[in-house]
Amino acid sequence: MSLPRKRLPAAERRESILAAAAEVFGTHGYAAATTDAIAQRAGISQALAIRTFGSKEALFIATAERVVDRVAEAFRAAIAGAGDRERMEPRLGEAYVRLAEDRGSLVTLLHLFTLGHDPAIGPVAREGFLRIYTILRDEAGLPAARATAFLANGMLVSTIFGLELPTQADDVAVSELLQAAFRENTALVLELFG
Amino acid sequence: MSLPRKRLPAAERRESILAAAAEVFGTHGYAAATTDAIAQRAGISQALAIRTFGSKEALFIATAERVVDRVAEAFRAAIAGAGDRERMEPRLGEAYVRLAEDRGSLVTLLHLFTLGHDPAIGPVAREGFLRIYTILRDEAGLPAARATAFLANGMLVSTIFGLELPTQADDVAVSELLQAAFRENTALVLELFG
DNA sequence: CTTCTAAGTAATCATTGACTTACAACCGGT
DNA sequence: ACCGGTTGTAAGTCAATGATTACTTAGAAG
Repeated sequence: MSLPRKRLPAAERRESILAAAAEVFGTHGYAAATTDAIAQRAGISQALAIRTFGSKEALFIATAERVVDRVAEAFRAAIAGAGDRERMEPRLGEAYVRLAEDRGSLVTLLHLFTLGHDPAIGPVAREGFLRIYTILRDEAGLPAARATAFLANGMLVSTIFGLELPTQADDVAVSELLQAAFRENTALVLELFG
Repeated sequence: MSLPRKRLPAAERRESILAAAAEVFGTHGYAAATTDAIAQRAGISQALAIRTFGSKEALFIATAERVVDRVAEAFRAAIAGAGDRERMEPRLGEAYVRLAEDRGSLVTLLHLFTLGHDPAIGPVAREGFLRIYTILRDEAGLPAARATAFLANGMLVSTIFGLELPTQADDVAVSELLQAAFRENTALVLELFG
């Protein structure tokens, strides 16, 4: 049982651990997630998961930064793909929701943003949040009110995932809410949760 | 040292533990909060905090339900106080922000909404979230799009508290964001974080 | 003044989970 | 072929923490 797994170069191993970590941190949050669960999902021993990043905290920070980077990339791609500056929000919105294909990412983000009090993670959280806001302002060209409203809807979207509300889409109030929050992406979201 | 504290009737003791719990859960989240920290803030022994509610999980659920109840009450009061149905959001928004005076409440709510996966807490979280949405829809009379946008802004507000962003209000991007998210309540918020 | 119960504590248990250490196996270069 | 660094695991250590237990005491009621 569980004999030595296939050897991977460090960079690939890191990446596979980060993907597993996003899922587990997204489901359980920073404190409740165990490094053992992350290691199991990555198919390696717990010791290796820790040694690769040095500590659980460092692993979480790396995971969080990877998620923020992905959001930034997705928004930049959406901005570059937009011919004009009109109807920017729907494009950005779809890009955001598609990140949910990466299981755990969006909820990991939500967890990150609850950790402002933590001396090591708090600064990372604030920096990541402001980086995203700044992209909306300066690169997408949204005025403050629209950037904030978009961000607010993004937090609601992540909250809906965190609540696992899409599993109750048969409830009439829930389906109305999902429709209002996700608009043209509602079907996509329900598919991801089928 | 720490000889027996003043005795309180059970109901009062419960209440004081719940207030302490909201602060500690709001700061650290469900998993990272320790029952010992809650007990210390309430000025009692850890054993009593646990015994009064049976378990940490039961204590968290009681705390969460108390916070949701307070939000519901605050919204109902705001709705009753509104002469007409116009400009409902600013009234509700102020009521929401004022709940931050109860330290920890709003961030506890945010933590609650990340716990959808938990078999015991998840249902409580979804029920609380939908209860608030339903009040906005059916009692405040907001159409789905406006109720959702208001809810989204509420999540952003809680996120800003979770990030402890108001402590960095001197940053120009932060102050712009705070202004856009809090509107006429910005000064109130900054005062609460002074 | 005695009793009885509710409210409280200190001490300890059992579990869990992050991290360490010692060792095994795989490979590339000389 | 062999040797050193890299990749990996198994088996532990140690601290933290939720829960339990056995005990104490305040204070109301008779």
